Amino acid sequence: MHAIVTTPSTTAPRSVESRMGLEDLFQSQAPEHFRPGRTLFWEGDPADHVFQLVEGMVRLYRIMADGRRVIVGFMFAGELLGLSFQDRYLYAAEAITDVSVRRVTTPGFRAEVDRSPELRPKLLARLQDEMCAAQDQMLLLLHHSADQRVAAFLLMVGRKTLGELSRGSLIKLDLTRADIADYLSLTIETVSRCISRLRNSGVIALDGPVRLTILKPTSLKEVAGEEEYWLATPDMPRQLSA
Amino acid sequence: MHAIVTTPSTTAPRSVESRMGLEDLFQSQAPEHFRPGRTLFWEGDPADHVFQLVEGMVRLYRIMADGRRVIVGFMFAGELLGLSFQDRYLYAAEAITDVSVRRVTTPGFRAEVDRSPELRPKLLARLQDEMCAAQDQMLLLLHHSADQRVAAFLLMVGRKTLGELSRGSLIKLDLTRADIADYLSLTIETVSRCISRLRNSGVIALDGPVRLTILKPTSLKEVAGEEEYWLATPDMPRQLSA
DNA sequence: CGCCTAATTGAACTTGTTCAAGAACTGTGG
DNA sequence: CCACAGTTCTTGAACAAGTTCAATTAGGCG
Repeated sequence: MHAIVTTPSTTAPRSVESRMGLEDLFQSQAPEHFRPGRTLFWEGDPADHVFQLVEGMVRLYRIMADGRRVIVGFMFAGELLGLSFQDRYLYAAEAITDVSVRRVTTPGFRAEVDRSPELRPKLLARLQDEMCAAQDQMLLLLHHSADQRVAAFLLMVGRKTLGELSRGSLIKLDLTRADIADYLSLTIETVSRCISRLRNSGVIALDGPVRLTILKPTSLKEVAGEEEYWLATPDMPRQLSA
Repeated sequence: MHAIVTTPSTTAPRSVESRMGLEDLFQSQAPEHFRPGRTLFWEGDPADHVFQLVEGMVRLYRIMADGRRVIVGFMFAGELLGLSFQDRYLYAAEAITDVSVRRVTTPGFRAEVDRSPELRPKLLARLQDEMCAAQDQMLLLLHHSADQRVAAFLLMVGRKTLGELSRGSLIKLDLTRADIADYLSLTIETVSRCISRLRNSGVIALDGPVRLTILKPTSLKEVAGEEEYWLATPDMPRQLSA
């Protein structure tokens, strides 16, 4: 899931100097601030900086030839942005909430990584992870129903912001239905209907369009299709439980 | 896979021409042969080799939880396979035609690249390209009609095997409709209908399901939606009206 | 030639979209 | 604090694209 974006650096234990991570390259930079709606960079701009998102949430999008906006990913606190570009940004990045980032120049970043035998494999690994995530994202979008996508999306946002979810978890959705729709490649109407359906079946509760409470985490995961993998595991005969 | 999106994903040729390329790491290896239908590796296997496809065509696929096969890509002569894996293959690779490959071990490959300041950026660039291609692929599949996808697919296969296409180009489609369907995430019926439609409108001619001739390359590109791109990108970086 | 599989075509159906209203939320000013 | 205006969100009904099911036809190959 969450394509494009790099993995979180939750609690980077940085025990000693020898355990250096890519994140550490940003530590000396002063944080920069962006208001909701402000753009960090545009699609097609020269990719001259790599970013670490310190705080907030960012939307990554492209505009298609016919004018539609496609959100290719969201970024959450702790993630790195800009690793996978050649010389132009592939998409635009826009602050959703108040955002603070640190940035380093792309050549500087590359040089720094290239000179460190410790960091090099980490960058590779990060890119490979992104690749992997992008594929999963693609499979999710291509081979799952609207209900599955929306459920999976809610789980993803919840987990990114709260960690593992339980009954009663309150998710603050700082996104419009249009954001969700453009990410899942659905229409706002369909997203709305899917969410209503989840509410009507008692899986979630809504307090306005923004605050939503998870009432039945297990059901939500079920709708998202997270069980499939266990059911389909070869050593267990496939079962269609109600 | 190109021209779906607003910004060109392919990168400009690098100014630095170095003697050594990633391909050269395979030159000392004896070619191996696979007959049609044989598997180079399975999804989930330890990713212990990197391959160069010398000759032939390979299909890359995953099996989803519900048993459906998803073809995540095709490989053509000259391409490298296995760069973007962490420690397990993300998908299976199966020979479609007679195939010959050279292979090196993953640790060997990595060590070799890591020790060469010349090769390192090339591997990075390769991964970034794959990333771009994966995104374009995703946008193609998500935001284009069945007709567009099929047209774009025929163009892609034609170009990979013949170079740029012209009126009368004869494409040998060593694929079943199921292959195409599983790649484009359509059904075989829909693929068949799209191809019939192209035949009926005189864009292509069929001689059996395998040999197809391009009668109107321009129309085919038009159906594939390749024009959108030029219309939408008047050689300036794109500006948006929010 | 005849079999078996792949490909084509048709018709009913499903899912999500589109178009069109109405309801609810947000922020502002009185 | 409430009313109001501009959104955004929700809901309904008609519609379209692609799927599914089913039947035929065409190719490939012994």
